[in-house]
Amino acid sequence: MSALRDRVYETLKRRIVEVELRPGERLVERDLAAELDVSRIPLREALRLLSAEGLVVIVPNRGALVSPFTPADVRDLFDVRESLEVLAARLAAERADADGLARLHACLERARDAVRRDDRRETVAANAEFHSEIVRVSGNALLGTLMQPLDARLRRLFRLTSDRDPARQCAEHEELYAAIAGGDADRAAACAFRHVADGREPTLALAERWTADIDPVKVTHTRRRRTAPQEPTAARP
Amino acid sequence: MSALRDRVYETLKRRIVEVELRPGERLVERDLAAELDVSRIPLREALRLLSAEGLVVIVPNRGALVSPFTPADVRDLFDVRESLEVLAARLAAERADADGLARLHACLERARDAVRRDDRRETVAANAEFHSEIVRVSGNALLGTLMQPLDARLRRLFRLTSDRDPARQCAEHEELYAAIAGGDADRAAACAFRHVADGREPTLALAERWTADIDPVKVTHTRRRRTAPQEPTAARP
DNA sequence: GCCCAGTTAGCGGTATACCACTAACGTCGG
DNA sequence: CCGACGTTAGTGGTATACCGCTAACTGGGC
Repeated sequence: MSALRDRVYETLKRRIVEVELRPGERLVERDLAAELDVSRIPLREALRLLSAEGLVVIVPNRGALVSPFTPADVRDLFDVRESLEVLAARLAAERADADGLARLHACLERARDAVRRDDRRETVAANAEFHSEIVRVSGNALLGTLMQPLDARLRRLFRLTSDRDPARQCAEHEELYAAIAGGDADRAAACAFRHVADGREPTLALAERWTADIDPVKVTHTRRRRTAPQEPTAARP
Repeated sequence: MSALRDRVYETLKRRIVEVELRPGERLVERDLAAELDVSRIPLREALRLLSAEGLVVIVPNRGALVSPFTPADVRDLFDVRESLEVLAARLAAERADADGLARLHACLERARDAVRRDDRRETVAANAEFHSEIVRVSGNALLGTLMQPLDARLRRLFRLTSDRDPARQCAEHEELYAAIAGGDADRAAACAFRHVADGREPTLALAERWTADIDPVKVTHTRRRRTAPQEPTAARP
């Protein structure tokens, strides 16, 4: 039902977020198209989408590569999240209705349950869902479209660094939920800020380590360097 | 030098921002491609870019149309700008170097000069440039990529409503500049917030008027309603 | 007249093929 | 042995052509 472009987009996005494709890795249209068994057109469109989302860098007339992730990028991401997550929390506190609160609460239950079962994957998923739900409850569609690319970056970042203690996150989420449910916008904003800010330093510290200097212009040549000069099939007499 | 896609993108963006193409207007690939004298491929890519920027809505299997602009959209836009412009101002105050301050100051001079000459177009351009410059000075690249779509929306909005008094804007910009130059992040943030917030009500009030209910799914049919049934070339006997 | 199913035009989605640009490779002169 | 320059493989950019989905038309039955 869904178009090829969307399949390709989802596939590549997953691979990038889960760091199956490493930052700086080159994305050659013909190769990927052949591998995913589609033509170049839908593949190109998927690359453009990923580029708009910031997961891929496209150098004009040169090609595409998986976005690098420098410490500066990490810092920028946290700067922006400290603004937008706070806005989302504030709006959610002001506008949440019974239905929205119920959905938020469901996320908390789900996470708490996952923690009890020690299911890390499910915990992370539930916590991520909680954040998305806050944005939805905020009732600001634009905020949603802005947060989507940030979420993708963040998930990738946590794949590269490993997340903070999920149990502690749950506790912070409960606190934030209480503020939203109580309609206390200032308190919700403060909670959201601390929640984001607390993750900053540990993540940044880890980022300093794995970052490699990648220059998109240098990575994307128009022609590959000669591949290993043909393995010698037979010894020369 | 630049690719066709970019030409098409710029052209359509200008037409949408300047409301030469009205909100809700349908964008048929073949027609536009013929008009701009390119094939559908670069045209499609341009539409995707505009869609990522929020100026165009693409309905799967149906086609594209110029994004509508409801009062809710206006509200959302101001919510987000109140967050991000504040962040930009705060970071700029913390990080501005002599060079950045000089560029900011140049924008102010340019605007002041334009006001004196009563050159409205130039005033608006200089004021817009001032805002972009703050983002650049903030040193947060991510913030720049997030603000770009917002700028486009905002310019379009002011085309639909007509801007506030440019002279007053200049005064507010001078105040903001002083705070940034003094390295006073809190004061810069407060200035930026008021600067955005003051524009909210008047703009929203105007928006209530011109907004028409547009349902993207209804607008994009796969087939046009029969065009006027062939002008009668001759009277029937 | 009204409603329903088959038909068909319109238009987005995709594949294929060609063109244009870039930089690695080979070659020639110093 | 080394640097400048033409050559060419490799890759992104674009055009053309076809496919398939959707909904407006159309004609028959009630």
